[in-house]
Amino acid sequence: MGAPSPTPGPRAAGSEATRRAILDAAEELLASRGEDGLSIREICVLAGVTPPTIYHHFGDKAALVDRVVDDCFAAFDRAFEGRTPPVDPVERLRFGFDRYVEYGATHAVHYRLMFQRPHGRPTPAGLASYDRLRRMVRAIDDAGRLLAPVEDATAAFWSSVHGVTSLLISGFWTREAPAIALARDAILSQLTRPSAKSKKVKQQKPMQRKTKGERHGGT
Amino acid sequence: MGAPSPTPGPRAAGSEATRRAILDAAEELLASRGEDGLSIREICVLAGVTPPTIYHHFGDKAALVDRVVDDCFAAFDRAFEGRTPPVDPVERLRFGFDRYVEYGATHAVHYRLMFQRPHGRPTPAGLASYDRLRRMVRAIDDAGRLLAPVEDATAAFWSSVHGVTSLLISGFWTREAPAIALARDAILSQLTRPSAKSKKVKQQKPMQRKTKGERHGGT
DNA sequence: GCCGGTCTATATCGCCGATATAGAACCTAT
DNA sequence: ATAGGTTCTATATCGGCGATATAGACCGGC
Repeated sequence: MGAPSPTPGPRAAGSEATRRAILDAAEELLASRGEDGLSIREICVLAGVTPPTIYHHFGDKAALVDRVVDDCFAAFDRAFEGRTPPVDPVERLRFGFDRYVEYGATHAVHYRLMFQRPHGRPTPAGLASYDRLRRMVRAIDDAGRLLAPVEDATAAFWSSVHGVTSLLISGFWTREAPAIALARDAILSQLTRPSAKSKKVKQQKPMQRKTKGERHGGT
Repeated sequence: MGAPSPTPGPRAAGSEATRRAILDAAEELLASRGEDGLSIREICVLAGVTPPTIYHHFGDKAALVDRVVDDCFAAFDRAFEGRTPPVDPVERLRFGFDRYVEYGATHAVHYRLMFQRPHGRPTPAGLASYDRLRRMVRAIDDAGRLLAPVEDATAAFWSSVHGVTSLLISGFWTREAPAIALARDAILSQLTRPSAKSKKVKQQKPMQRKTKGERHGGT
């Protein structure tokens, strides 16, 4: 496997197109029918291939899903780009929290596949994502504003944002639930100290009340 | 359906025994083979019945799993009893956090079934459990020590303990990871204010730094 | 002794993931 | 160009799954 032919040629190109068609069909089925609706046979119909083709290219269904998850992580990463994050490292982490939750809320099926796999072997793409989070936390540490070891703080932060996102996906919360900001600011104020410059606001009410109108949604 | 016979009689007793045998077999299979290993046919072999019997008693597999989940919630509740919780309402909540995480860590498969169901319709038993949590939070509010509305605080607290437990189950953490206490104390110190009596310790460093040498574990 | 309701078994359906087998398309070397 | 090896794809099938149609066994009440 993977013997790199000197020239891929039209044959390999067609093969790659088949591979792509299978992945696209899988992602479409995943979005439209959910995880349970993702069957090899339906993928075959949608992609215009037969089962052995899928097994030849991906090995088994789990490996195919792994590739789909890779694509999901690419889209996940994209949710953090294309917007200018705050410069302040703590605010950047808060920004990351919101982007993370936003992705989970708008891609529930994908999120479950990425972070709630029953046989939780972390994908390389997942580890890369976690590493990006660790770097954001380390930037806070570099600024002398982290109150816990980087590893512990990273893990605790992730557990917080994952907990929020999980409950959001389960339909227990709405996206504007005050508990979200509550949980987010709890972990942030526990892990970090305010910057020296922003002393003027000093110890503003520990909970973030700045946003204007998130006050109408009851339970 | 549901016409209550005047006297259940020995027949109904045998039926109830069959029902119990099916549930016991399902729980044993669940514990030994995991969620995926839980098949109607295997349950039949273990319980000594045939598939139509299961469908007669439970309707379909999802309903059977619902009954199993009910039993899990009973065991879950038991994890909070039999031990004398602290009297201080905040400390009682901290105690509940630890019991919750402990149950999740020692019953990973069951926890996933209870709280990570893909088709997340909350079981009545699950709602009852959440209500118990809400009462613990309300007790803090009654003591005048809650810093957020009861509903929001309850939800935020649950998201925190659920996030920790999920990551613990996924094998990402060990049970002694400092991040657990970090996340726990973060949400507690954000949601509550210290009691008037314990003023002597006042505003101890927001983060818990007491542990001595947790600085050797790099990446 | 028969009868209506409750409970269980036999046999089967359609779908699933996976694969053994074989053939088609392509590249390389002669 | 052509023979040989490699890569890719299709036909047909296996065993297992959830679910059910059908029918028989058991029991209480008339």
